[in-house]
Amino acid sequence: MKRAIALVDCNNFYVSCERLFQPKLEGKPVVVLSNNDGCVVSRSQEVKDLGMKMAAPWYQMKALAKRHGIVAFSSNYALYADISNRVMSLLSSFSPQQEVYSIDESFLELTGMPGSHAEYGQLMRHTIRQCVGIPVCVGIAPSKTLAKLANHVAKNNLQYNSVCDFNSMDEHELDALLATIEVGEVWGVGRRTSPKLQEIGIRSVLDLKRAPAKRLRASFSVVFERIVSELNGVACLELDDVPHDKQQIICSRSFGTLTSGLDDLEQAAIAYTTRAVEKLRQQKSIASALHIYIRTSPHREQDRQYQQGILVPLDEPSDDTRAFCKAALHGLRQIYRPGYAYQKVGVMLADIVPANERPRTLFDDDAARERSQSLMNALDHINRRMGSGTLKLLGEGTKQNLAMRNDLRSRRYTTEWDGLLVCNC
DNA sequence: TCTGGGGTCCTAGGACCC
DNA sequence: TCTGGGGTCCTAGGACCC
Repeated sequence: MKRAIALVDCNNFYVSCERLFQPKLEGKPVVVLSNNDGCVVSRSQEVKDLGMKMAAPWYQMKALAKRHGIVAFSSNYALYADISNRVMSLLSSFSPQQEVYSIDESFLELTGMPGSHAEYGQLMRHTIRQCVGIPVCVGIAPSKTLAKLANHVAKNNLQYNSVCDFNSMDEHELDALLATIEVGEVWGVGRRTSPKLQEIGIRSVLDLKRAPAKRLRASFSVVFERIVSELNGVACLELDDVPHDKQQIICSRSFGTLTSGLDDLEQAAIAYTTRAVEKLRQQKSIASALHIYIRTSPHREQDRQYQQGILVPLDEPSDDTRAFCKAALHGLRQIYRPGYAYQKVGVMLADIVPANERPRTLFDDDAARERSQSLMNALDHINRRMGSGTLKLLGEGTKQNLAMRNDLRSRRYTTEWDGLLVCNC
C-alpha cells in the first residue's frame, strides 16, 4: 500500500489571522512584523507580488509600503496561538495520526484511507475555511519532504485549487514537475547549501532526486542522504505525534532602545530567566545549567562590538526561578563590560531532564524542596489566573526601560475580555 | 532611529583516558 | 631523546527550520 502523508499549511498565517477580524483587508496588501517591529515575518500574496522579501527590515520597506498602501501589524502572538489551536484541533478529526509541526503546519497520516485523497484534502480545506476562517493549502505525497513540495506546488499553481496529490501522478508527470522547482525549495536545503549544489550542477529538485546520495553525504552531511531518499518516495522521517520535551529552553529579546547600563541588563536577564523557568515547569522538567549571553547590535558597524556568553552550572538540578535568577545575575556580572551599547540579552536553560528523574544526593533537603515547590506552584497559579507577570521577583523591576516597540498591534480578540469585538446593533 | 525569537541536528576539534 | 592509536565526551559553531 502506498504511503500517503498530508501536509496542511495555513496561507500567510499571521496575515490571515489579522484579516479574520478585519475582513476589509481581504485583497489588500498586509504584513505582520516581528518583535520591535523589526522585520517582515508574514506577507499577504499582494505583498509577495510586490517583491517584498521574507525577513526584510521594516524600516527599509517603509517607502514601498507607503507607495502601495501596505497595512502593517505588530505581531500579536496571543491571537495567533489561539487561532492555531483551533485549526489544529479541527484537523485532528481528519486523521488518527497528526503531527503539529509548527504554529501553522500539520502533518496528517492518510495511508490506507479509502477514496480520493485530493477530495479529502478539499474537505479539510473547506472545513477549516468555514469553521475557523483561515485559508490553507494541502500537499499529499509518500514522504514528508515530498509532502512539503506538494504543498509548495498547491500554493503556487492555481490549477491545483490549493490541494496537490503527488500520489495521483505517474512517475513521468511528477519528475517533469520536480524539474521545474528550484533545489532551494527542498526542505533542509537552505541559502548556504543551495548555491553549493548549483555549482555542482544540481539545480532542480529532480537533479537532487537523481543525485548520488552517498557522494552528497560525503560533501555535505548525512542529512542529504536522507533528503535524497525522501525525494525518491522512501519515507525516512516518521510522524511525531507526541510532542516531546524541549532539550533546551531559550528566552531572548532585542531591546526597543540600546542600553549600556548593567541595571537594565540585570532587569532583562531576570525577566527572561523567569519566563524560561516557567516554560521549564510547564513541561515538568528540571535543568542543571543556565547559559546567559549579551551582545551589541551587529548591524551598527560604526559601534564597538562585543558579545559574550557564559554557562553557569547550578548546585543541583532545579525548577526554582530564584536559583536560576541567581545564576543568571552571577553570569551576567562576569561577562558584562561597561561602555558598550547592548542590543540583546538571552538566557538558555540546558541539561534538561524530567522532574521525576531527579537524581538523589547525600545532601538532599526535602523540606526546602517542598517549600520551593509550593512557592513556585503558587506563582504559576496566580500568573495563569490573573495574567502573566502579575506576580514576579523584585529584581525584574517595574519600569519598562527596554520595552519593545509594538505600536501596530491588533487587539487580543479571542483571549482577553477587552479585546472582544462588540457589535453595535 | 529602526535588522526577530525559539528550536534542532550535525560536525570538527580539543581534552582526556587507556 | 624518541613520542601511538583509538575511543569517548564535551563544546562551539554552522546550517537549517518556522
